[in-house]
Amino acid sequence: MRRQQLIDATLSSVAELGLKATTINSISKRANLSSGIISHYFGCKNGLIEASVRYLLSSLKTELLSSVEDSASSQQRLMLIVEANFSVVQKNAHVTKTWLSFWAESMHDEQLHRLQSVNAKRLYTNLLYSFKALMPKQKAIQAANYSAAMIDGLWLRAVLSKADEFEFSKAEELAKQYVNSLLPSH
Amino acid sequence: MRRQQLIDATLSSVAELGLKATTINSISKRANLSSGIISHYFGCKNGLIEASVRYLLSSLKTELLSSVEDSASSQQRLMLIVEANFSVVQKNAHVTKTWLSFWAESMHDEQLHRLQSVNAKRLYTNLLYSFKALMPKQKAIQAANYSAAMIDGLWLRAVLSKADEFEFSKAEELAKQYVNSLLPSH
DNA sequence: TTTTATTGATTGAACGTTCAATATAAAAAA
DNA sequence: TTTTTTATATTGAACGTTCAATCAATAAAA
Repeated sequence: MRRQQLIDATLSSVAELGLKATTINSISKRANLSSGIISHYFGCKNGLIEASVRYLLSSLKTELLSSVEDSASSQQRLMLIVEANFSVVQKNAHVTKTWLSFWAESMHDEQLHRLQSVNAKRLYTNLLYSFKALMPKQKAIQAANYSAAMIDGLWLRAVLSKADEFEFSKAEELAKQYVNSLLPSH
Repeated sequence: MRRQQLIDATLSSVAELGLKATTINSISKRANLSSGIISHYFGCKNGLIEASVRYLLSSLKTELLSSVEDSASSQQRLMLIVEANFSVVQKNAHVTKTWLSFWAESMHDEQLHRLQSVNAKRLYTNLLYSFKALMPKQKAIQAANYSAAMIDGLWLRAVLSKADEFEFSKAEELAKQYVNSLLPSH
């Protein structure tokens, strides 16, 4: 319970102030707790940061699993993958900035980089699995690579331009159209 | 001369340590200069950071202008735009990490965000200009949007996966193929 | 001589971590 | 049930470190 409280406060602080300006104090103040409690539950500040990233990643995974399991067609599954990658964000608009901060930091933090790497590969693997059911393997590999890049690219440009919710859903729509355009029926 | 020396040292430090861990000392040590000299030439640390971003952006602009001016066809021009966006990086492999750091920070720094915004729009505008010469305006707008996202997406995924030079040029090749696939001849 | 460039020690603020002290809850004993 | 003991949760002040910024002193150039 306290752990979740602190993780929420961390995400909020990173979203508002950035990772650089997020301190033990900015976090504990938001959680209405003392500064010492962080080391009690997470060992050190970095432990809390990593736990927060893990929480974001598992949210994305849960989002995907809960929606995909009962979907029939491969095409529907592809649409749900796109939706999941945009929706974690739409629920909490400020979380987008947080992702970007963590991604940048992952270039200089071994632990974070492993987490980010798992996430990037999961998007690719999920896409590949569905494409494979719809086209030859070689074509599917290319489609998965392009789709992953397009999803990330549209997402990134929306975040960087500080897009509002409407522009975000427009980016999501573009991503879906692109994935659809790769299907054999087109 | 001192200014450029300090900018180079800043880019090197941000690439190696990240923006968070880059300090007045880590910069001045790399430049073999004293710590005080930074405020003399740039006012404060942030002034130097911004000057470094400006330098990166102007490098990209120069790269583009110098190669594009004497190119004839619109298709060639599109390929050169893609190349320019990947090449700034290939010259100095470590600069990629720097871009990502600055992008993340731009979410919480008004000045940096304006610079980043100019850059994002320039990519779009350049693409749009060339696409317009090859197809109806409405189609060109869509092509430019998709191409910008694909270029950024392929670039981002290459950076985050710590791709080597070979994988980077493969990403560049994919970007070119995608842009080509949007042309009417296909 | 006057101006400009450069140094590096100094300063005070802010940081993450530690830890003795206190509060709360749970378990054991009366 | 009440009392005592033990374990856990939580606080916030104190500590040592690191940071950006400042500035008097020195060197170089004009």
